[in-house]
Amino acid sequence: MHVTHTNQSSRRPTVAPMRTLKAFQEEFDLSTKFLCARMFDRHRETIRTQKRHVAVGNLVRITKTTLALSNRTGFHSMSLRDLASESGLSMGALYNYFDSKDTLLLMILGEVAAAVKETLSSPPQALEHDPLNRLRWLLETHVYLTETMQPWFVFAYMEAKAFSREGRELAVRSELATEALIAFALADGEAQSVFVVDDIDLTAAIIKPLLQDWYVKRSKYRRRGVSAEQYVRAITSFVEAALTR
Amino acid sequence: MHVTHTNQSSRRPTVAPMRTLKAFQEEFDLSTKFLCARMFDRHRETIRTQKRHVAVGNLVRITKTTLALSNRTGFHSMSLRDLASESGLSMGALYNYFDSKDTLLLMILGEVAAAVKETLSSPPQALEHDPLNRLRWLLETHVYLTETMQPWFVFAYMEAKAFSREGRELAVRSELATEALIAFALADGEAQSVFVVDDIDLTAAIIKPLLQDWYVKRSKYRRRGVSAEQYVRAITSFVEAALTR
DNA sequence: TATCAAAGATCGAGCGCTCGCTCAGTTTTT
DNA sequence: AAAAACTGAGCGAGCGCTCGATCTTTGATA
Repeated sequence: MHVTHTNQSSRRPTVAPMRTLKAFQEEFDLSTKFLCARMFDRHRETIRTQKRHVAVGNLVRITKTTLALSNRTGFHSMSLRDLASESGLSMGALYNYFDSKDTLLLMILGEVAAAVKETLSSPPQALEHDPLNRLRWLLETHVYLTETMQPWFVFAYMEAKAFSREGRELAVRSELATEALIAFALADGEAQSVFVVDDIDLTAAIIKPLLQDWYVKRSKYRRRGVSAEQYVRAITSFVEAALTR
Repeated sequence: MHVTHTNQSSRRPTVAPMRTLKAFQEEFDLSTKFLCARMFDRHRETIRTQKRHVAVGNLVRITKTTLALSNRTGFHSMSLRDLASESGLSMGALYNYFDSKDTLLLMILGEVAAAVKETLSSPPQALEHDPLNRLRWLLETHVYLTETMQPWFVFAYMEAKAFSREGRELAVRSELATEALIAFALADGEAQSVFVVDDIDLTAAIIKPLLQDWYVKRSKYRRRGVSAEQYVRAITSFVEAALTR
């Protein structure tokens, strides 16, 4: 199952063992419940419900339903009546958890941005001076992160621009941060003569869409039976072939 | 201005001269006026206004305003009152050109799909047995096409999924057609030992987002001062490096 | 352990508003 | 003057959001 079909050892000076999706998910708790618990902590002042377990349970239902309905036809065309009936809560109950529809959007966006920041900004110490394997780690971790939180990421990707300045800035900042991490690995690799890169920022910019395609076009890859691990291998070898000449 | 900074001649068996964006735009008329004229011809039965020049002029105003407003906050949150006042037409006049807001969406989507089909499905005869240059031609032409019709493509990309089955299918079909053209060039190149490709469909699938990023994230590249020609060179050398080993 | 009032949480009809869309009346073109 | 094209107030529907009424949970007391 984990056997790579292509022999790429010739282009891989040091091969770090590839993590599986499962291993990633055991390292980082990104369950809806956990994310909604953090959401509760972050929004105590707007959430009227006080008992933690009650609030978290309902936030899970609200979030799951919002992501499901929004990813079908967009956040804007999801009515709060739909959200109420699908989630099993009443209109009034919903407003115990947010003070406006926009706030609900920002709550979800905020957790996505936080998850990105937390997950990607702590690469293993051992990779500090190993740009090739740090790049691999970045690509792999990003794919696994977005695989685990797929509906969240699609939501953030599709809805961010349509809303308040605050929401847009949050999304842009988060995107640029990821690109900066890639660019840093490229620059590092260039300095160490591991990579050959013309324009570091431009190259980082075109690696980004390879990461985004995994969650934006998830159904395309599902239809073709491509697993997260396979996708990681595909883009990793694609990117490395382009960088090592 | 057109000088490439990297010396890549060693990886390019036959170098076809790169077209400029301007040359492309002289070859294909993709002006809003021309596209709206075709839109008029295709929708004579729903458009009540009969005089061609009057109709085309108003379709241009409607389309331009729709694309501008939709790309700001989404088609769904653009009200027809906004569209009326911004385009200078009245509510009633708008309904001389479409019978519902969804029809307006489909009219625009239809022109995008038609432009893709027409532009990409006629590569120069000379490239028929030259997969490397045909791939280059595909990448270049796609970037130039989407550069010329940028707001149209962003619209199609962002709005298609949120609407009727008809609209979604149109978008999916158009996407798959493009991917098939890429895959065909890859398969051809593999057969001729010009490319080394593991999984043709998967590789074609991950080349696609490189093309889409140009118009979806246009502002990012504008901010960085990347021209269409530069972007073509960047993704072309990136892709070729990954395919030729 | 059973009781019950206070506190916590939920309910959903109703408010004001904006939406997509229409059509009788008016203006412009032929 | 007939035909073509445009106008915009008005319709019903559905929206986000509110709030008094109601149900549920809690914990001090007997």
